[in-house]
Amino acid sequence: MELEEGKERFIEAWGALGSSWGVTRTMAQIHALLLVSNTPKSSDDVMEELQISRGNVNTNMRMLVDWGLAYKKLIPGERKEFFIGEKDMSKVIKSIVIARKKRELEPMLRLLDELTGVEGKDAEAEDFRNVVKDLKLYSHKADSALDALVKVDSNWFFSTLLSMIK
Amino acid sequence: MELEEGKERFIEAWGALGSSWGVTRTMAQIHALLLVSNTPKSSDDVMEELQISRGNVNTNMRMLVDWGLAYKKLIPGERKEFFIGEKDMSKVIKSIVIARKKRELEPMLRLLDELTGVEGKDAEAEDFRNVVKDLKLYSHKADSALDALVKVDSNWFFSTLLSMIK
DNA sequence: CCATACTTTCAGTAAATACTGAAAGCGGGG
DNA sequence: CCCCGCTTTCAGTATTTACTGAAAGTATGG
Repeated sequence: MELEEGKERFIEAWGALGSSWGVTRTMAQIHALLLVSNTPKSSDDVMEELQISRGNVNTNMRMLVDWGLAYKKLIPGERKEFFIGEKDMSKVIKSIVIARKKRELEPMLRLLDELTGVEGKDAEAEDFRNVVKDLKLYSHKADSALDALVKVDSNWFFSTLLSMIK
Repeated sequence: MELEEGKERFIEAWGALGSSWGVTRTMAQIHALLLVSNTPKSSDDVMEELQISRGNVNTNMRMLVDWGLAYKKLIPGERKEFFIGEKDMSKVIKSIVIARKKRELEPMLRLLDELTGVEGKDAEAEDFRNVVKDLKLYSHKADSALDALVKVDSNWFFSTLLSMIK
């Protein structure tokens, strides 16, 4: 396969994958483009290569920087801003985990805490409290596990995990 | 908090959470409704309680059954089909993991395998192959870890994981 | 302190996604 | 073997979500 074709296919696939990870298609495609580029890219470069509008590039680029998936790179003598992608996959994974945890798991935990206090002594209320309690247990475990995941070196994490389970 | 209010809030929140887990809002809401009900529900029950159309209930209910998040429950003397929700959270988590893995991770692995073979001897091609290689490594690790997760008892999994990391 | 080169914002619009409801399909009972 | 109660399907429509592009904002150099 030719390099150019490979890059295109990668950008497309990373975009599709991203959209099921809470990263919009375009955001993931920009990230993919940065991943497969060994030189920094300006907004104009990205606009041209992915055929998207300036506003779209700007918004998604800022999101990528927010998430820690890309960095601004100032080039001496240039007034434009340039960007490079985070290529360390363990960092990429960590960034995504952190963002999703904040967005999804934490609000859930807050709700579950409130729901523990539903009133009622009948079987129905009892059942409800049990579902909530169980869910809370798993959510807290998941929360702690994810915290741990982002703290430790991912390489170590996965290999230990595997040897433990096999 | 009253039981009814608790149920409503739970259904709403579970719906919102679901949508960021590849489960549509309605599918997750139906699942939530089944979770907090101690009696089986028919399509008509769900239509009424969630104020959604018959077609919508039918489609999403079948998806829930596909995913292993709900089961058909035949009630003697009734011609309607009734459904109950999977309340074992470890099973719920496993089901979701399996579905997403199939949908997301596996296509990615196939693509990455193809992309390993891009041609070119220059630095650019070399860099590209490295990104792909690295990503492939993590993807395979994640794949194995998820396989392991669905095989073992989740309770054991999480607690061992935690004690290992702490 | 203006001109210029770039970045940001956001109202309007396009695209993707999910839902409705009516019609067709299906199967058991009479 | 056909009626009835229920389930499934799917074209049309609504809703949500993402993108565009032009105008406003900002900073730098002269």
